[in-house]
Amino acid sequence: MEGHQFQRAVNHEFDLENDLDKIFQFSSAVVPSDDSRFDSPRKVFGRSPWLTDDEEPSCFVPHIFPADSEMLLDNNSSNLFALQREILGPFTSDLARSSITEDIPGVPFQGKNAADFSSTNSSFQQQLLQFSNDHGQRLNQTGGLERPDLLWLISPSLPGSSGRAYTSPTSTMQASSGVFPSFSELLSGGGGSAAVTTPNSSLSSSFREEAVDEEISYPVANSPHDHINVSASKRKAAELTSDENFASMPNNKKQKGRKRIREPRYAIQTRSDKDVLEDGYKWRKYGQKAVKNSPHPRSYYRCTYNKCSVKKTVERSSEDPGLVITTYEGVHVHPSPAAIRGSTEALFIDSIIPFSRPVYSQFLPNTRPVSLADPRIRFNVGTQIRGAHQLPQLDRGLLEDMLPSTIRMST
DNA sequence: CGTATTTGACCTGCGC
DNA sequence: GCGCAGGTCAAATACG
Repeated sequence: MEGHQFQRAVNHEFDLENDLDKIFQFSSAVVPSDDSRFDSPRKVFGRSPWLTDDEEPSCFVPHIFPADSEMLLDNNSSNLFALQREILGPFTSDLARSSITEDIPGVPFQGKNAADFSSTNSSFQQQLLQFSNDHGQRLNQTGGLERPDLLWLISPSLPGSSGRAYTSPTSTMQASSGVFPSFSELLSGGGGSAAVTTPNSSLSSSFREEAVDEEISYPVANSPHDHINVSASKRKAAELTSDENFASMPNNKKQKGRKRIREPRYAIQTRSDKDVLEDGYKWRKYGQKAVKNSPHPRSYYRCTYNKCSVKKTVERSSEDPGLVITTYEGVHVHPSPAAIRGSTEALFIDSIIPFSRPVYSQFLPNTRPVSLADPRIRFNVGTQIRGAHQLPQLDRGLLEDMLPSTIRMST
C-alpha cells in the first residue's frame, strides 16, 4: 500500500441516502471537560478497551464500532446516530460513568434487555426512534456531549464517490451479507428476519464481505469539531489481488491467473509518542521498509497466534509525525490475549474488528458477564429491516457491541 | 538457548 | 522490458 492512501475525511457531508450501505463507521467521543486526565488531547476517541483499570493508556484509540450497530437518524435525515455501547472504557471519569447509568430523557434505557430491542414493533423501538428524532439535532449542535454512550456520528461523503465501482446500493446489498440497510429501511423500522447462523460462523465472513469494497476509500467520521483522528484505508482495485500467502508462495505453486481477494484492511491514526500501539494482540515483526516521501519507516507485523493470518503495518504520518498510522488486515480467528487476561471479556470471543472490543464488564458497577449462549443477547438486527434485500446475518450475540451496557447488563 | 528483531535480498505488481 | 515501490523472506543478530 502506498504511504498516502489514507484520507482524512473532514468537512465532508455524508450522503446518507446513497452511501449508508457503504459506511464503515467510525465514531468519536468527547470526554467530560472536567476530567483533567483528558486534557491532552481534549478529544478522546474510544480508549483502548483491552486495558485494565490499572493500566494507563499509551495512546487514545479511535473507537470503531461494528457495521451493524443500531443506527438512528435525526429528524432532518442529516445526522446519523449510533446507539452504542459504552465507549470510554475503564478510563472513563466518574462523571461519565454516572451519566451512563442514567436514563436518556424520554428513553428509559435502564432495565431494558435484548428483547426490548429485537421486538419488531416494540414501544421501546418507537421510543428510541422518537428520541433520535427529538434530540438528534441538539446533539449535533452540542457535539454529542450529553451521552457518551449515544454517540454523535456523522460520516463524510466518499471522495470521488461518483466513480465508485459498485452499481447501486441494492446490488451491493445482495452481493454482501454484512452491509447496511438503506436509510429508508432503517427509518421504516419494519419487519424481516436475518438468516439464523451460529455466531462464530457468520461473524468473520460477513464482516469480510462487508469490508471488501472495491475502489472506494472507507469513509471516516469527523468529530463534531473536525478533530477526528480516525482514518481508513483506501484500496485500489489492484491491491485486491493477493492474500497473505499468495505473494509468498513459490512461483510453481501459484495458480496461473488466479486472483485472490485481499483481506479487508482498517487503518487508524493515533496520536502517540509510541511507535507501536498496544492493541491486545501479540505480533511478530517480519519486516520494515522505508516509505517513499516519508522519513519514517513502515513496520510489518504478523499476529503470532497459530493459524491467524492477521497482519498490521505501523508507520508515522509523514505530514504529522505525531500520528501513528496502524493498518490492520484480516480478522483474528481467536480472542485477544488481553481479553483472556481480563477474564470476563474472554466470553466475548468473536470480536468484530481487532481493535474494537467491549470492556464494560470490567468496570461498570453492577454488571455481570453474559455468555454468548445466552439467548437474550441474540440481537437480530434484521427485525428492524423491511424490504426485499437480503438481510445481513447478524444475530450472533453482538448485542454487547450495539447497546449501552447499562441496558444489557442491568439486572 | 529459545525467541524476537533486524535487515538486505528477493518477489510482485504497476506504470511508463 | 525496465524501474519503482510495496510487501515478504530468511539468515544474521540481539535479547532475555
